[in-house]
Amino acid sequence: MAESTIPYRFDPSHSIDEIRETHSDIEDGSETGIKVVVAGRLMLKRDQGKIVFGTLQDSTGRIQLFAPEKTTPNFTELTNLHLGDWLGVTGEIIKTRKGELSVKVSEWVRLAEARRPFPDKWHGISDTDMRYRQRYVDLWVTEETRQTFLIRSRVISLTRRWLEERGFIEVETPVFHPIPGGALARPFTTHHNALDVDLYLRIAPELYLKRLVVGGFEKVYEIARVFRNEGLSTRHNPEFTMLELYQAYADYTDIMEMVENLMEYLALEILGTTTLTHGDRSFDLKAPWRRASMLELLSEYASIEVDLNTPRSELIELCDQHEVPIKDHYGPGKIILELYEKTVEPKLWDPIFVTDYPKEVSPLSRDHREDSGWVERFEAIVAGRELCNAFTELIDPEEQRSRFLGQEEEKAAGDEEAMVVDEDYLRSLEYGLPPTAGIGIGIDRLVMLLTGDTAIRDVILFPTLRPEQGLSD
RNA sequence: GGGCCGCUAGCUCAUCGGGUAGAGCAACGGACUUUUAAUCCGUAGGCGCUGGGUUCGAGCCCCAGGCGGCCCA
Repeated sequence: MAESTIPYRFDPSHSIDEIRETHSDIEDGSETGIKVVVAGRLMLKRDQGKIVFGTLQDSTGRIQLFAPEKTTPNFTELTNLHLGDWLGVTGEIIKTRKGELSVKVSEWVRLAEARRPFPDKWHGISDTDMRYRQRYVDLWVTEETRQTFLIRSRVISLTRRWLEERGFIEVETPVFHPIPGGALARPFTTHHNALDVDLYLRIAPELYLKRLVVGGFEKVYEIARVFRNEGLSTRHNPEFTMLELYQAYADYTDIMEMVENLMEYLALEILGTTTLTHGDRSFDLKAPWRRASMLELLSEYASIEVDLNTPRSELIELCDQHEVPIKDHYGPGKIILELYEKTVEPKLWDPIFVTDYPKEVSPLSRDHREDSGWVERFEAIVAGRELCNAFTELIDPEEQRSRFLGQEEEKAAGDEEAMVVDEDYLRSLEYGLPPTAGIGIGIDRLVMLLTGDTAIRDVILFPTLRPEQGLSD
């Protein structure tokens, strides 16, 4: 069929789910006299000789096409359509004798030809690599894929609505950073020709968002694509999406409340329940969530009783016991964090806020108001996975400078993920950042939590893959 | 980076003690006036991921590489 026979536009009168909603209850074998215009892809075809049945799918669902030879124009051509062809169909809403709601074709036109054969109509695509590379096919043949990305879309729009209702404004900050900052990660580098400067793709929007709080935006957020130059795994994609938000006059306890309320809201809106099941284990997102400090959890889950004053030899002994590798330049804070990550984090399941991190590993967090050497920071762990990272923000420019300098020492010691001094950020703090708390939530992991997917690639439409070879044909 | 697994027709998968490959779906031709993964008959379709090696003979055994998956660091 030549391209010239394909119309330049088409006007469906109804989506398929609209037809189902309004006419599902008609009698078997009845005709309504109501004509509709629908469009979609032909997914199945049952050629009966004098009658052809088809299954048309649009973005909302599937409906049967009913096409008797006597009443169907261009019947032979209809018979010859390929699975995967796009069609525009005009017809009456009927129900067959067997009770299948259908559109009885009175006019039809092909809107696109599927020149490549569609995957097996029953088994679909099993090769995950092909599903990621050819997502345009996967979305048609794998219903769970479609659902996952509809959920992802709802997560983002509902989150925006929820934040806007609470007075947050959405902003856009640079993706190109002259100095990478706001997280511990290796950046991607690029080059701007006209300015002749190297730039980094952002690893976090954090420092720009806090500049905006200095600028008087008291509640800001950004849904930010960030880029980290690290390996690929079930939990890591080099580009991913973070929700970061900052609230003036708040501390980290306010943020904990916000997280548990937002998560409860999203679960109820999207899934209709706060009780989720992953594999054979379930958990409840209903607020409030448990809060416990890292040291309490070390004691509770691993019977490890330590603090920052524990003799180094004792800490090293514990690391040996639990097979935690450490390096010479690690201070007690870093060692305690490593112990926690090895012995406690894998055991956590129900939603919990793990609070109070060592200052040594938290260069942007404010000192704990009661415990010296610690900061007011938390991570939420749900279903055994880290969901977010948040803290009461460090607002003192002098203290921030010394933390940056500490990071530069780490970098000099060989830690490629360590931070560098950001003079402009320090200058902004010198103009005055009020008490502020902020958070970064991994949207991809959040979606995984709600869908039960175990691979980050399943919640990213086009995950990073090695470029395909030999695609010239 | 390490370990294990996979790669055979457009898709989903078989075959095997090493003797140069088969089914279903899709495609093509035919039958069929209510099918539901329609069914039935027929046709065509393969550089068995790539490159080496062993062998009279390799999809199968060996080596190297590629791509992917899972687990671990």
